Amino acid sequence: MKSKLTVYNTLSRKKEEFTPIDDQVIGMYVCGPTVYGDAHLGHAKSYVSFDLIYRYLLHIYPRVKYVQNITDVGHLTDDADEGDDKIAKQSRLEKVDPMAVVEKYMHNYFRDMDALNVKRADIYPRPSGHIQEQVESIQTLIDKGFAYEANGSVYFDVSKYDESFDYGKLSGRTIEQLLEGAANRELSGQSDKKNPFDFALWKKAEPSHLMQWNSPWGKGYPGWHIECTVMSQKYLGENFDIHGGGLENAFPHHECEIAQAEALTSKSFANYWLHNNMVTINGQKMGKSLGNGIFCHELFTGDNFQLDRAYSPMTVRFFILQSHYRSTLDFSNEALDAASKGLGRLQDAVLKLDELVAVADGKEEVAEWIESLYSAMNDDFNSPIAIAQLFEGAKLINSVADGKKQINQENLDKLKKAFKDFYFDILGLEIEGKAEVDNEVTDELMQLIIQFRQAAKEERDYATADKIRDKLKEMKIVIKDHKDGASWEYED
RNA sequence: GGUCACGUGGCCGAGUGGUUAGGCAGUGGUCUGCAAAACCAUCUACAGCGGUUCGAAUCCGCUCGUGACCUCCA
Repeated sequence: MKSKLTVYNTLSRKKEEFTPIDDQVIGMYVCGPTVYGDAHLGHAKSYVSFDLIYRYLLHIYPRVKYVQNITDVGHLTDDADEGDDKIAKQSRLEKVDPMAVVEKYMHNYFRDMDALNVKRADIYPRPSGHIQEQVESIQTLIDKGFAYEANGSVYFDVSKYDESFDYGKLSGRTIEQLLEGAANRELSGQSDKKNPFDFALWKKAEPSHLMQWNSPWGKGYPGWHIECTVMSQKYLGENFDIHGGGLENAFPHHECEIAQAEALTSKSFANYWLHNNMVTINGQKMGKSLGNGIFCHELFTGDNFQLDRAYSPMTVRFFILQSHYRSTLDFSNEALDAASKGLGRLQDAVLKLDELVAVADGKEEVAEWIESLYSAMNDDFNSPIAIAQLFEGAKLINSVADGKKQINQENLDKLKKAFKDFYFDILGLEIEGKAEVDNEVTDELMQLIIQFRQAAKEERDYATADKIRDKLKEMKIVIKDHKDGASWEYED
């Protein structure tokens, strides 16, 4: 590998060479879901993107310590819901305990991510299990003068922090701008705060609030930024390599995380901030209010009014990886169909790879092509380019299979290794669906039927041969004739 | 109102100061008893208007359009 890994760092707004703190173990923290509902297409894009990043780092470095939070203390819903927390709201709807809501949707989250072949993180810390740590950190912030208590709640003093640090450096904002912005908007419930841009570290709980804990400031629950600061530092140290999350969280969530962390330790927090972009549906943003959300499990079953059919998890994964993680991705049935067909072609080539035969004087070289795969991934994890290169590799495989090109053993081994590395390990794609034989007996039976049909064909009994083909077609089984023999697969 | 992205061919989606991205669809061809599949080849582009430049889709400005965020909503 000649080129070096560069990543787009939101902090500097440009691509930077990635230099780890310790090249033996990379630390990465990614903001996980709040588990009050099923994972949707947006979650899929986000966590497949970071899975790609995780997998590539694993390929380059000996070890990657990957931490992703699962938020299980409510936090608030939007203004219209008036201070109700999301999990509490869902628990009333489903008439179960808040923690039962958490359990249910956390399991669904893992179910869907597993289907998408998203590798599990090393640690999935939950804020409800880190109340003690959060309370301690908040107390430290108060002791250091960066936070103040007001009426049972604790707020972070942004202007105090900004005196010695730089609030807004991640999102490119200044306090002046924030004040201006605030002046133009109607804000409620600001009375306890010294400044409108201060944010909550600890929130006093009303008696009706379902999730609350004891603290030095009375019963309450942690603010929605402190969990990430506390849990990332607990498992990765005060200063670590990568912090990731959705672009929409850069401000205020990640900005506040940085403020809390720097105020606590006086050290810089994460070195590289990576943000993934969002999903649009037929050019429109996906949102609850628009009613155009699509859950992962709906994609897999086709059970959504916007879906023409079901799309396999690998198709969805491939679709996501065909665009860059920092670009928005537009969903449509047409685009998913295109991804499905493209992936099928790539899969066929991968399957063909095992059957290739090397010849001693084969002239095809693959070193340069492999280098192009690394250059693509080293350029801020550019999976669309890597995939385009894999299609070039597929062309080579097909040409060799057709006898139009020759390859020697050394290059064939390199070709196989590259597909194992990039197709399977880094892009995390698997052979699935139509190319997969799910049952040995079925396959043996099919081989028998194919033999009978071949025999009929040899005797020019095309009526019988076609009848077999048509009947199988009715059973959603497709016969594919080849030069020598035939193969079969389930209809997509 | 403020901050920041983006606008590429029928569709999705990379990239870039002068050279083919790639996939899907389309078209032509090879193969086939026929069909399908597969394989090979190939067409259509850079929102609009100005400016910088020998040369811009790529840099700058403006216009139009889309989107994210603006503190207690991952």
